[in-house]
Amino acid sequence: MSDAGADKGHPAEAGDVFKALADPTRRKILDELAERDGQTLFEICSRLTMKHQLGSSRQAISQHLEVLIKADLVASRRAGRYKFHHLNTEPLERLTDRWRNREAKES
Amino acid sequence: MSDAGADKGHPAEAGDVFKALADPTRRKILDELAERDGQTLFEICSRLTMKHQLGSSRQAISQHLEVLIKADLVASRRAGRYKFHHLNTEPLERLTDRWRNREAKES
DNA sequence: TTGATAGGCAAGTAACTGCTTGCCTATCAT
DNA sequence: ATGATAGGCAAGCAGTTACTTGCCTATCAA
Repeated sequence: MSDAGADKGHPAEAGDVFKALADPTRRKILDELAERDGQTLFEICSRLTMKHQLGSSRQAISQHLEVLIKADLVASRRAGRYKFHHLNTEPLERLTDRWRNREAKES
Repeated sequence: MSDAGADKGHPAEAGDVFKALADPTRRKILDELAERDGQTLFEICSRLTMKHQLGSSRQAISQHLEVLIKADLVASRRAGRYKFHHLNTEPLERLTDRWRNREAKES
């Protein structure tokens, strides 16, 4: 229960998670963090450019990370001038169960 | 042309599924079909308006259904002047496993 | 301190998305 | 055939989104 970066005012609705996952670049960022957790913004940038030929600028990735953090899929942690990003798969757990279990809950 | 709306040229990538799920109205349509499968366009329209106060027009819902069909989340079947829509949960099965199992595959 | 590195903020832009509007086709009942 | 019902097609519009550009702050090494 010592969650880092999870609650920042709103409790990260399910809609935020779906919208965050809707972008291919954001999905690649999650892939990158799944492969190597705890990367900084610059690390993610350069590795994404290397491996996926994704010419995304630093600011673009930064904005994508904001969306992922708001969706509670990424938690960030400051350490000096570095800011490390960690993947949080908890919002993915029962994300699609509402249609598979035939039980709707929220929007 | 006896196909049930599943394959129409492209094989429904994972990105299409995420983008389809990103819209709250489309998620409610899936909720509606999960509760009562095989509804027509007009049925979905009226029931969505009744239960969710969703003032969505017929054309709006029709376009949402197109997106869901392209994502292979909904299959449609013609019968006379009616067109019934069926929920297909198969694309949801291992949708988020790529981050939970630490194994990336496609965009 | 100075310079380099890591990152943040905000305005502007181009493309996309959800929805409307208007008109059209197809099927069925009478 | 005629009208009513079920649905399709396409152009246009407004709000959103992804990205860029430019400048700013903070931390660390020399």
